[in-house]
Amino acid sequence: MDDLDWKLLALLQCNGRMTYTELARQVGLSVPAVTERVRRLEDAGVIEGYAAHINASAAGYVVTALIAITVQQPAKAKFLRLLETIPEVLECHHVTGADSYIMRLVAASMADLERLIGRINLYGETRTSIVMSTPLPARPLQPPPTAAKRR
Amino acid sequence: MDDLDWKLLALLQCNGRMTYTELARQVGLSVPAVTERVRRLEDAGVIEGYAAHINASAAGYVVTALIAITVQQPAKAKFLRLLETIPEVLECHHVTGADSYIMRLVAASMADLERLIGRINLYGETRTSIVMSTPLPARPLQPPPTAAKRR
DNA sequence: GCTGAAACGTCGGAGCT
DNA sequence: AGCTCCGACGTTTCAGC
Repeated sequence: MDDLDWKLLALLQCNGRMTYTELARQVGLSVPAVTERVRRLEDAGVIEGYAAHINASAAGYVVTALIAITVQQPAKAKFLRLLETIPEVLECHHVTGADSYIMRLVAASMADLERLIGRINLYGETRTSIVMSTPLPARPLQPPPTAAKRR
Repeated sequence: MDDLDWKLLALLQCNGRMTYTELARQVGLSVPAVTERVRRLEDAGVIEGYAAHINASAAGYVVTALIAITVQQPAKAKFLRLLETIPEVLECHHVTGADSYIMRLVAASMADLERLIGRINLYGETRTSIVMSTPLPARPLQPPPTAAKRR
């Protein structure tokens, strides 16, 4: 992971569909060299994949919410199986602190949001934060301070 | 936004680098038809962009944390300007509820995390949840129930 | 929405610095 | 480890329908 790898990561985080030819031009390497580096980053698991980023409201979802929940240990497995069945739950993290899980979900209406929360908080107390705006939208990961000169 | 558009969105959310040829094969349309549909989805803002997904721990970040903070109204603008200067803060949402903002950040070490929180909670009380695992990683957005037959 | 053809990008391998 | 050259193949783009 040298500077060039981080340059490639920066470019691919901003435009995941950039061609190898264009990447090569931007970092000043040949196409085979770039292809090889990207392949290594993928194989090493640094690049987990590529995804189109969808605007939820443009896609018909009115609300995005972040929900924290406290679930008793014995119910956790069943709770996670429930989440699998709710497509509106877009991701879920197991966290330290007072909450057990924090998840991000979308809903097509307030009524739907209420219904979804109704199903979810059978498993514990929830705290719902509705996203009003996103002043800092997803930003590319940059090289960590200590790894700047690693090879 | 018909079924085919959602099929394309599903495919591109799973593999953002899928070629138009492959997309066309999977949805049973010609390549120009698919190209045109994707272009429209991009122009309409449904597809906001394409991004490589990076594994933070493989990239040298030890911790991912979700931090909620309560900031007094007059300090909000200055707080957001601070966040801009901290590359470890990957996204930040303005939310309803007891908290003002919820952000996701990474740190290269526990010491770095402590330092980052130190800078952040000059603006208000924070609640930090460290992500231990992600039982439900980012899932593709599916068509909302009501929009199923929209055109 | 579909062809078809030209331009461009990608992926091998061989040989070299 | 990187570069170039090469050829074959796949992909994109643009015209015209």
